[in-house]
Amino acid sequence: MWTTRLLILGLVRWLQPVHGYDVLRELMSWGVADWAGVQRGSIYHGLKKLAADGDLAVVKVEQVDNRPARTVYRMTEAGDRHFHTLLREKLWGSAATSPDFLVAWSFVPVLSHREAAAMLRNRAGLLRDAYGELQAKLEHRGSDPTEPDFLPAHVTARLQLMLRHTQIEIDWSAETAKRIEAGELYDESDDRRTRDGASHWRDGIQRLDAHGRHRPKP
Amino acid sequence: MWTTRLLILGLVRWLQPVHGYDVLRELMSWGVADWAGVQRGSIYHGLKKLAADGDLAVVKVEQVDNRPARTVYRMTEAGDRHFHTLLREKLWGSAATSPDFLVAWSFVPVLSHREAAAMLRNRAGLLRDAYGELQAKLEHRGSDPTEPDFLPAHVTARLQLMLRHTQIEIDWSAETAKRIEAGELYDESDDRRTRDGASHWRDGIQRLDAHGRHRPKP
DNA sequence: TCATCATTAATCAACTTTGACCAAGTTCGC
DNA sequence: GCGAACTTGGTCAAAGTTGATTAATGATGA
Repeated sequence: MWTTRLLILGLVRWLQPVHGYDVLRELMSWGVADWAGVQRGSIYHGLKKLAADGDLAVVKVEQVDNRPARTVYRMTEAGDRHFHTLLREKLWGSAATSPDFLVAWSFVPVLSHREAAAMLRNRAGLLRDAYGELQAKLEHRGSDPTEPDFLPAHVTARLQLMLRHTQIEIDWSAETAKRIEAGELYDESDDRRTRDGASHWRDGIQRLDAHGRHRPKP
Repeated sequence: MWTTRLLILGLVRWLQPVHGYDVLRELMSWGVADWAGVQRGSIYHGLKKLAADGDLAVVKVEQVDNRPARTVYRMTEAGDRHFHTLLREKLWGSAATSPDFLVAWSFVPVLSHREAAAMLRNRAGLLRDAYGELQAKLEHRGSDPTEPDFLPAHVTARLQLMLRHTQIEIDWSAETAKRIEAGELYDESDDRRTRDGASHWRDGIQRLDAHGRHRPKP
C-alpha cells in the first residue's frame, strides 16, 4: 500500500535517525490502524523495502544488552524526493473519501500555505464532480427492475449516504483552505522548525508502548 | 481482504451457477473498485481461494469455440454458512467509516427487517461511542507542544472532519432503521424471491463489458 | 482489405499485508 | 519470592493484491 510507504517516509523524515520500533510506536499512537488500516507487520516490511529501494539507508544496527538488535534508519535524497512526489500525488489526486487523503494530510505542513490552499480548492472541485455523478446516478434511475438503470432501494440508500459524506468533505475542504490562508493551521516555516525541534517529540515516543498507548509513569 | 471474499460469496450466491467473468463484470458495474477498493485480479484469486477452502465448488469448465475456458462455480453449504457469518460480522461489528460496512450493506436484504433495524441501531450506538472518543480527544488536548496530549492544529482539523463524518453516519443509521421498519427498503421475502427471479438480472450482466460499463447496443 | 483496437476469460510474478511467534528481560499481583 | 503477564525489537510463512500479459476473435475504420 502507498499509505504505508508515505507514513514511514514521513516519519523517518521527521525523526531520523530512528529505528523501526520508534516508528511503530509513533504510528500506533496516531491510531493509524483504525483510520488508515496499517498494521504492525507492514511497518517493518515497509522499512526494509524502502531501504532496499534506496529511499532509506541503514545507519547502524544497535545492540543494547541482550535485547533484540535495533536497525536505525535515515532518509536518502532519493527518499526525500519520493516523499514529496507521493505526498503531492495523494493530496492532489485522491477525490474519494479514502484513507489516502487523510494519511497524506498528516504531512500537510510540508507544503506552503499557498500550495495547501490551492490543493484544497482543487480537491473541493474534484469532490463536487463526484457529487454530481452520484446525484446523476440517483436521479435518472429507472423503476423497472428489468432495465439496466434500475437500482434497488438499499443501493440508493447507500448512494445517499455517500452523497452526504461527499458534501461534508466539500465543505471541510473549502473551510480549511480559508483557515490555512489565515495562518490558523500551521506556521509556514513549520517544516524545518519542527524538524530541528523534534527532540522533545522523540522523547515523548519513549513513553509509548507497542500499541501507541501512553504509559502511566516512568 | 474480507471485503473481497464477502462480495464474491454474495454474488455467487445470487447468480449461481456462475463463472468468474460474470462475477467480475457485475462487481465492476457496482463500482467496487471506487468505493471498496477491489480490483480485477483479486476477484479471480478470491474465487480460487474460496474454492480451495471449500466455500465454492467448481461445477464445470466450459469451452466455447477457442475462447479462454470458463470456470463455473456454485456455492457449497459451508460457503453459505460462512457468507452469513461474515455478513453479520461486518454489519454488526464495524463502527468506523470504512468500506467494510458498505460492502456488507450490499447484501442487507438477506436479513429480516427486525434484524436489519436492530443492527442499524446497534451501529448507531457504536458510532456514538466513537463520536464521544473523538470529542474527548479534541477537548482535553493540551496547548503545550511538549506535553503528550498536545495535538498540532492540522491534526485537530482531521479529527473535526472525522467527527462530522461520524455524525452523518449516526443520523443515516437511525433514519435507515426507521425506513426498514416501514418496509421502504426491501421486501422481507426479497432474499428468496430475488434469488429465484435473478434470471433477468443475469441477462443484464451480458450487456456489461469488463469494466462494468453498459454497452450501447447488442 | 489490412492494420488496429476492443473483447473475452483468465493467468502470473512481483509485491504487500497479516498476525502469530520468538527469546531475553522486566514488572506486577499476591 | 513465584509465576503470570508484559515489554522489546523484530522475523517469518501464509495469504492477499495488483496490473501486465496472453491468445483467439470480432468490430472499426481508412
